[in-house]
Amino acid sequence: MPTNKKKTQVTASPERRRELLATAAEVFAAQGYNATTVRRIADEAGLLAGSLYYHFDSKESMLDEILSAFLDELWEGYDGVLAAGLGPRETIEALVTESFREIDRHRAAVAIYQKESRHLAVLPRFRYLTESQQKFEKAWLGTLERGVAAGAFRTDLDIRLTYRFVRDTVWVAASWYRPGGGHSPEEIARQYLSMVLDGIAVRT
Amino acid sequence: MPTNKKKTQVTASPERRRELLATAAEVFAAQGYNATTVRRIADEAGLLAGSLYYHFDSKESMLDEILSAFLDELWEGYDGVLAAGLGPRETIEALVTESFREIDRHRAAVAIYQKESRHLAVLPRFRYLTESQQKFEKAWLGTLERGVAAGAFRTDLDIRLTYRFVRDTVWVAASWYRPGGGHSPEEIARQYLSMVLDGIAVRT
DNA sequence: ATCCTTCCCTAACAAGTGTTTGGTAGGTTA
DNA sequence: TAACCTACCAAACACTTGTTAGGGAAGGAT
Repeated sequence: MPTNKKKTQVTASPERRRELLATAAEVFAAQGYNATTVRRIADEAGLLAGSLYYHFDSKESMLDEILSAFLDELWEGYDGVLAAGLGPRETIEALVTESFREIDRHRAAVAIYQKESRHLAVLPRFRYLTESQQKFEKAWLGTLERGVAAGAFRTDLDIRLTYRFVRDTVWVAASWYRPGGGHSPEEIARQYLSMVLDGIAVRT
Repeated sequence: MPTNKKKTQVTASPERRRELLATAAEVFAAQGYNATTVRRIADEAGLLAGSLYYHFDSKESMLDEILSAFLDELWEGYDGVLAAGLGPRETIEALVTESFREIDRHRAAVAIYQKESRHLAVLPRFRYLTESQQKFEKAWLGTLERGVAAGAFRTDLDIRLTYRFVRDTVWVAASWYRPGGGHSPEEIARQYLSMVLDGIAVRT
């Protein structure tokens, strides 16, 4: 007998799981995790509440799977950028662009992450959220420091304030972004970068 | 008999109400509104759950009072700024500074607003959230447009994107800001404005 | 034809939810 | 002293929550 941690849905089809996770993510993002009842998800998916437990062993598991799938993909992209050996400014540009692509692909997951990660991080099951956030900070803050040292970024700013500024400006976009809404992720990234790097004021 | 809408706590003392609302706001901000039980609030305040209903007639009422008190104070400050007849750039600067002062004073309420306003706005009781948001957009977007027309702000940016950029950069600060943490609201506003207006890149 | 697997339903469970009701200790007023 | 008000407690209420157990329909494999 293999030491399989998953006790249920050993035979469930992966495609159905993804479908259900997608609708669950939408409801979580729209209503908030705690405000979302498992019956509401089932309604939206066209089955009954109990039937969800054929595919998943708890509501929390669904959330877990949504968030970790998103973070896995995110880091796949980020690691690629960080390994490319670009200069600080180009790294920031690539990270921002990659971030908007992730928002485009995982809009719901990003919104959930934004709202819930803070109080989830204390749970042992979701410790990876904290780890991811630390890795995230290391990558961004390090790049900014590198840029300051290299003369690419301003030296008169509090670097941690700058980090939070850049980080937040990018990710809150998930709260209003809707795929297929005129702007492509790359176009939004371009304009955001233009504002963050050069400011919105006219240069005098 | 005066047409008093409030059926309960007609005789409750306003100071005690404010105390209880303050602790409720803290818990709401930390755990999320729906995830917060009325027993948890009572625990934190040092009384029993049922006793809260001497002061308030529902959990929702507490939330309502927290948010509307915040918005009232916010608009008091904003209206002062908007009535001052400043130029577009100075208006933006004053609005941002005022916003950070409100974050300093109503940190918990701002955090709650950020997390919950979206799904609350559909409830009739919280319609004022939508109205406030529209008024907010009008003030900020109008000022930005005025600034573009006056040559103070760049003309090559999508104005709505710029609006969301500025708006979000300011208000998400409530998620990490802690009063008495080294930076005063005015100092944070100064640096934020410097980044938003002039960018973080070195001018070449 | 039989069995087995997949996927769902019906029906219930225990725990936790916001809220109400009746009561009461202690101070204030008459 | 008596009446009253304020602010709370104790105990329960009806309801919703996540979750489980048992069963069954459909279809492929044997």
